[in-house]
Amino acid sequence: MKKLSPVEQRFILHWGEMGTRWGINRTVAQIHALLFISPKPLHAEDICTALDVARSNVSNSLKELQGWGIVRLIHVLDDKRDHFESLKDVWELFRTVLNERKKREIDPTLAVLRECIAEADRDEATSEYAETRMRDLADFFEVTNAWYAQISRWPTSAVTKLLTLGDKARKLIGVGE
Amino acid sequence: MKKLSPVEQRFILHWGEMGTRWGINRTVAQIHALLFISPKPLHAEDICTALDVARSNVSNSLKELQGWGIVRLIHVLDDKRDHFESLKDVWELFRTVLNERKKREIDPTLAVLRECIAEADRDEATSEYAETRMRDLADFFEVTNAWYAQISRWPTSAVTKLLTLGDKARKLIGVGE
DNA sequence: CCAATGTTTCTGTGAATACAGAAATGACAC
DNA sequence: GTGTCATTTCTGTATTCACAGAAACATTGG
Repeated sequence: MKKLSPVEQRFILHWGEMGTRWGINRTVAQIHALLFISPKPLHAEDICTALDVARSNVSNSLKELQGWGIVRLIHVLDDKRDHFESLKDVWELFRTVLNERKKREIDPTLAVLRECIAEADRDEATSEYAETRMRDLADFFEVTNAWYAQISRWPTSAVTKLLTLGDKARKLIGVGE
Repeated sequence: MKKLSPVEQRFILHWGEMGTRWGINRTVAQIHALLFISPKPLHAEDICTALDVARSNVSNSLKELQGWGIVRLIHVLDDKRDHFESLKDVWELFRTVLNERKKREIDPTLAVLRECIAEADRDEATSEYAETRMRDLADFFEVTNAWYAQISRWPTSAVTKLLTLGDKARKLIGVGE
């Protein structure tokens, strides 16, 4: 495992920074970035030296990444240490992260909203107005969820095709300006 | 300004919790939630008592929310205090936040990626492989950006229509399974 | 069963962030 | 001007989060 080039370092640092902005631990994101650009699976020690973080930190972060489903454990011949590699397909990568965030955050939010709405319907204390706003929110999540449920089953090629359609899509579905 | 009902409290607390998961300050998100379900604009003092946070905290958080473009300052007759209200249209709300996050996070990331790729092309130290991975990432952001640039100009009705199309969209654009 | 190596869990410390309260500033009204 | 009320900026503290290093725990080979 050779030393990281300045460009590689920059990329990894930036990716870590982005992680923090989206609620992902900096080191976790950095490790992911490192694995993502690494041509071959790395073991924990490699990661320690490359990023200069503690062994324990690497261990926990790798577990987290596996929990997200974007890094997996690999065994390499003649080496009993665990090696790790990242998902390499970018579309697959984001799809996986989206799925996971939906499961962890959107779905529970929708559940809470539904409970709040039901409860607000019964009680006196909650204003009609607030209830309506919550209903709007729930509707929003329901529509986007349903859409996402479809899209996430499409092959990547279909998704990119839809996305590159751009404004033609509007004409296809027949919605005016 | 009457006291918050348990349901309203629950909603606000959950919204704050969600905020933190996405890198948004808890109090900021809570204030937004409060304004979102409030039938009328509130002034800072209202918010202090409703959420039991310090005046200064409210002031800073409101500035943040205005920076995001999802809360705006309102003047109410016969009251010289500043009042605030949230964007109420959910689609508009998320569109605004997405726009802002794109500007703050995606665009700079793309810029960094481009620089990294250009630099990697020149230098010896960065592996061909890493460069390709970064190129993949940049391509991904470019495609999604272009798509988003289109969509964000559509009227809400067109967006919801596209989203509710579900699997029919795939047939329309003619992509097989 | 023991040694060697790798992995995880635990614990204390340090850094970043969030926040309250005070002080300072600004805006009217009189 | 001067007093009153609203708002912002400043400062210190507390809470949370991230992390290193140590200790405990596996696993495998001999």
